Amino acid sequence: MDIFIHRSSKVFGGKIFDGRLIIFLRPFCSSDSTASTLTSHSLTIPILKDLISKQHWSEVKAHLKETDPTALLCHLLSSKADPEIILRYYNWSQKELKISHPLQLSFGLLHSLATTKSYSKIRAFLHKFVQDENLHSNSSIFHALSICSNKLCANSIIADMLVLAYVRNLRTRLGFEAFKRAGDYGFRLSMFSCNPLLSALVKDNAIGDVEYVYKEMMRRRIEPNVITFNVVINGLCKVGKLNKARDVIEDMKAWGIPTNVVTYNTLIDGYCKMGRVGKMYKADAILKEMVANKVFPNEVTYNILIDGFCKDENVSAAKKLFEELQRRGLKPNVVTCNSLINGLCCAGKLDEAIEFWDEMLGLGLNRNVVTYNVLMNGFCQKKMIKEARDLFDDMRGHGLAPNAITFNTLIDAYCKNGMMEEAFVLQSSMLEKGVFPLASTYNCLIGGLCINGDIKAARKLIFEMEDKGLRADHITYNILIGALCQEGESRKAAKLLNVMFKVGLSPSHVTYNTLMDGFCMEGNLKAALNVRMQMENKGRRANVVTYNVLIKGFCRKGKLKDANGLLNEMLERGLIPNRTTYEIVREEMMEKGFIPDIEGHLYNVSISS
DNA sequence: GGCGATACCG
Repeated sequence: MDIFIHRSSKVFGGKIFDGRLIIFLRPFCSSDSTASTLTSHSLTIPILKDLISKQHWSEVKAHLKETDPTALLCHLLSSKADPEIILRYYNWSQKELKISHPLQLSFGLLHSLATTKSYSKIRAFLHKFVQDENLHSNSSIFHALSICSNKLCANSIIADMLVLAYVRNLRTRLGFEAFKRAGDYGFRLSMFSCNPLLSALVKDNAIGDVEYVYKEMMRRRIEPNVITFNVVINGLCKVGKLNKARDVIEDMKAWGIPTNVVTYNTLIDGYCKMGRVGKMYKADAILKEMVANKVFPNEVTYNILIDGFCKDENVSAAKKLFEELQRRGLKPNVVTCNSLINGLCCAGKLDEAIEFWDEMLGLGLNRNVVTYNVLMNGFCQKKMIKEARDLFDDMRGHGLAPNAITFNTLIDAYCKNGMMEEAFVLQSSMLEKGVFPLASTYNCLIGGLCINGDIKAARKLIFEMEDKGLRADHITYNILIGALCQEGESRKAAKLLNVMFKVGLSPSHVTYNTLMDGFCMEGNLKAALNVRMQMENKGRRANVVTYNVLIKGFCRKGKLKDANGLLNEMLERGLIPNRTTYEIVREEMMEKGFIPDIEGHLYNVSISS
C-alpha cells in the first residue's frame, strides 16, 4: 500500500489516487513549525522506529512533543515500516496518549498487517475494536476500509474478521449489518464468519435474517459447508418451518455436500418438538431415511427420540428405545437418563423414576443438576415437598450447586401448596447461594399470590422485580391475565394484552388461550372469537388448546353443532385432539346424546392415554 | 462454527 501524506497538515481524510491512498492532513498551528516538523521527521523516522521496537516509550514521548502522534502514524505507514512496529506504536499511543486515530489509519494499519499475513494480529485488533463503546458506524468503517486499499482480497479478509469479531462479542445486529455492507462493497466473506453469524441469529430467534444470510451466501457464491446447512436447518426447525428445512437438505445435494448425523438429528428434533398429527411417526420415518443414506444414529439421535416419545406421553416407546440404544452398542449418557426420568415423572410413574435414578450409578453415569431438578419436580408434582427438599439439601454434598431452575422448582411447589412464607424465605436465600433470581422466580411467587386471590400483592411484586432490573415477561402477564379471568374480570385481562404490546412483549398462544377461556367462562363467545381473530392476525394459528377452549365454550352454550364444526376443523388443520378434547366431548356432547363426526378418532385418543 | 435433558403461564 502506498500512502502519501499531504505536507503541512493533520489528517482529516484520505482518497485513493492512482491506486494509492492519499491522506489529507489539517494544517498545523503555524506553517513554520510544520516545515521543521516534517524535516525533522524524515530524519528521525528510522530513530523512532528503533525506539518503538525497543519500547523506549519515554523517548518516543519526548519526540512527540514536536510532532503530532497521528502524523507520526501516517509516516510510519507510508514509510512501509514493519507492521508489528506500527501496531505497537498504535496501541501505545491509543492507550498512553489517549489518542483516537482516524479510522482510515486504523484500517491502513490492518492492511499493512495483511501484507505480512499477520492475521491473528488483525483478529485481535478487531476483537478489541468492536468492544469500543464509541464504536464507529458500519457505514464509516466500510468506507474507511474501502478507501485504504483497493485490494479486494485484503479487504475481504478484514471484513470477514470484522463480522466474526462482532458475533464473538455478542453484537449480532452489527455483524448482520456488516454482512450486508460487505455485499454492497463486493467483499467476499467466508463460512468462517457466516457460520457463526448464522448460529448467533438462530440463538436470537431471528429466523428471517437467517434465511436472508443463507440466500445471500448462495447468491454471492460464499462456499458453505455441512455446518452452514445444519445451522440453517436448525433455525427453520425452531420456528416449525419443517418443509423449508427439508428443502435445505435438497440444496446440500445440489452443492454436493453430504448430510451427516447432526443434519438428521436436527430434523428429527424438529419433528419431535412440533405438535402435529403423527409427529413421532414422521420422526421415525426420518430415522429410517438417514439409515438408508448410510448415516447411522448416535447417542444424540436416541436422546432426541426418547425425549420426543416421553413428551408424546409414550414412555413405553421411550423405554424400548433405551434398550435398543444399548443393543446397538451405544452408551446412554446423563441426558438420556434425565429425559427418561423426566418422562416417567410426567407420566406419574414416580416409583419407576426413582428406580431409574438408582440404576444410573450402575451404568457408570453421574447425576447432574438437571437430574436433581427433574426428580425434585417429580416429587413436587406428587406434593411430596419434604422429599423434594431433601434432594435439594442433598445436592451440595454431591458436589452439585443448585441453579435458578432448582430454586424455581421448589419455590413453585411451596407456592402451590400454600407455603408462601417458605417460598419467600427460599427466594431471599438465593443471592447468598450465588444464584440470581430470574423473572421466572418472581413468576412462581406471583402465581402463588394469585392463587390466594391476592392480585394486589402480585402487582406489588412486579414493581419489586422491576426495581431489581428484571422485566416482567410474557409469562408474568399470562399469570395475571389468568388470575383476572378467574375472578370474572376478563375485560380487565384483555386490557393487559394491550399493555403487553405497549411494552414490546409478544403474547403467546397461552396468553390468547387463557383470555379466550376467560371470555368463554363468562359465556361471551363473541369476545372469545374476537380474541382468536386477534391471535391469528398476529400470525399465531390456533392450537389444540385453542380448540379445546372454544369447543367447551360452545358446548356450555348448547351450541353443539358449532362445537362439532370446530372439532372437524381442528382435524383438517392437522391438529391432534388430546385427552382433554376427548373429555370435553364425552361430558359435554355425548352424555347429551350428540355424537360428533370424529367420534372414532377420539376413541383412539381415549384408549391410548 | 452445527444436534439432545429441567422450572414459571393454557
